[in-house]
Formats: sequence, structure tokens, C-alpha cells
Amino acid sequence: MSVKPLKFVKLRHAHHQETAQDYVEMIQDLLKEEGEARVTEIAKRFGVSAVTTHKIILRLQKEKLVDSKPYRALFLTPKGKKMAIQSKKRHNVVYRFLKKLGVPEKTAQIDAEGIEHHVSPKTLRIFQKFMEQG
Amino acid sequence: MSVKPLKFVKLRHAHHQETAQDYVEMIQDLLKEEGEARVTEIAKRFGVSAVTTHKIILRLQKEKLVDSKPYRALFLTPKGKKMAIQSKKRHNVVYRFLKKLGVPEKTAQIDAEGIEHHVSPKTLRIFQKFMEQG
DNA sequence: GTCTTGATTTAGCCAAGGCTAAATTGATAC
DNA sequence: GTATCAATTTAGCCTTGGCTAAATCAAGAC
Repeated sequence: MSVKPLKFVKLRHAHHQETAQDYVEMIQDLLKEEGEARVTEIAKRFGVSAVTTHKIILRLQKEKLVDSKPYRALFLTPKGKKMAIQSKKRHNVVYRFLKKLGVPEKTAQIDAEGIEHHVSPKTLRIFQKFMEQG
Repeated sequence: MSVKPLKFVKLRHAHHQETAQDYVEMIQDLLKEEGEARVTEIAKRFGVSAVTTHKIILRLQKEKLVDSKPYRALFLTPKGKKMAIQSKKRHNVVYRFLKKLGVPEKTAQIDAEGIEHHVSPKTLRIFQKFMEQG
């Protein structure tokens, strides 16, 4: 058997993107639902402290995904918006795919949250086709 | 819309288990394939340094999943063996499920590696049923 | 028995994502 | 205009999982 680090290397890279994707998605949801996105509300929804959220937001600002002034609400940059839209789309495909398969609502929600970041474009297309036909 | 930290909290807990599961699976594979499991070979297969692997092994020893004496090969405790067997089983179900769906070999391998840790027992049973019938 | 060599371990660094406590600020009430 | 209060930020700590360089050890060569 040959040695295959590739899949594990990819896995580590995926992990590094997960937080960013979850956060931009959340910010987009809040902008839509509440009209604005604030650190405290994000923290509450993720179940972490506001400090943790704040630090992650700082990183996302450095990565030009999030835009904001000190002590003010958060916005997405065009880059952040694009990521949010793509993430949400992928999330929905995974979630609907699981439900179509017969996974109960709540379980589908929880599992989709974990699975979505590890579904490659190829697999996603297959999930989508399955939903449309199956 | 209500606030739901639960799914994200579960996600963080899942992450904390991932490394342990990947490592006990790998150790089991090496014991079977090579007769013994050594730090260097594990590191090579995961694509990380031997030092990183060593530190993770130390943690797994503290958690009573791995057993070994300094400078010697690694073994699984009964607890570690049990985890390895369950992980491998779940991994195989996810992998075969993806292939059954039509995902190509290599993609199925990569995606399964990321997805497996986020598939709940309920969803896993549905995957399994789909394979047996579908 | 000693030497060499490759494997393992230790030391010490970094980033990410957790936390609490304390300081700062914005906005609202008065 | 000032005081208050909640939200935000800073400071400082922890763990995990990365790394390189250096020290230690086991095992085979001689």
C-alpha cells in the first residue's frame, strides 16, 4: 500500500477555512434577519464568548473578508459576501440532500454543519443531482 | 428565528475527537500492514513532522488510547482498539456510500476523510441502508 | 565493546480558537 | 451635559496542532 498524505493535508487546509466560512455566513444571516451584525449576537449564536468572536473578526478583517470600525457593527467586503453566498449555497445542498435521504430535520441540521466543509465540488454536484431526481 | 448554539457546540466537540480517531485508525492499520506502528511512519503518512506526531501520541497516552515505552513502537489500549474499530467502520460506510452515489474513487477517499467525523449514528444508519438497497 | 546512524524525544517557537477579568467606548436616560 | 449601562476591546492565560534545531537512545556494523 502506498503512502497518501494528500487527503490529510487537504483536510488540514479545509479546517483553516471552516471558521471563516461559518462567520461570514453568520454575518450575512444577521444582516438580513436583524439589519445589523454585532459581536455579541454572533458570539451568542455560536455559543462562545464575545472575546473569542472579537478575535476571530480581527483575523477576518486582516483577510479582507469583514469590514468595520471600532465599536461598530460588522459588514462583509465583496470578497466576504462572495464567500458567504457560496458557503450558504453549499450548506443548503448538503442539508437538503440529507433530508431527502430521510435524515430527520434536527439531525440533518447538525450533521450538515459539520459535513459541508468537507464536500468537494464534484461530490456537491452529485448531491445536487440526487436531490433533483432521486 | 431562535438562537441555536447546539449544532456549533457539537461541531467543536467533534473536532476535538477527530485527531484521536485518525491516529488510532492509523496505528491499527500499521499494526496490521507492517507489524508495528512507529512515530516516523505515522508522521510520513499524515504528512506532518515526527515531532508533531510524537506530541499527539503523548496526549493519546494520557487519554489511555495508546500504550508504549520510550523509543519503542506503539500499541493500542483496549479503549484505543475499540475506538479504532468503530472509526474504521464508520469511515468505510461513508466511503462506500459516496462511491455508490457515483463519486469517483479518489474524491470519495478525500471527502470521506473529512466527512466521517461529522456523521451522526442516525445518519450513518441511513447511509448504510442506502448502500444495501439503493 | 564501540561506533555510527536513524528514530525518538526535548526545547522552544508560532497561530488559532477557547476562556476570564478589566478597561474603554457609544448610546441612552435623565 | 453627565451618569449609567451594555457592548466592545485589551490583556493575559490555556490547549491543540503545526514547525526546526538539538539532544538522546536503540540497534546493527565492525
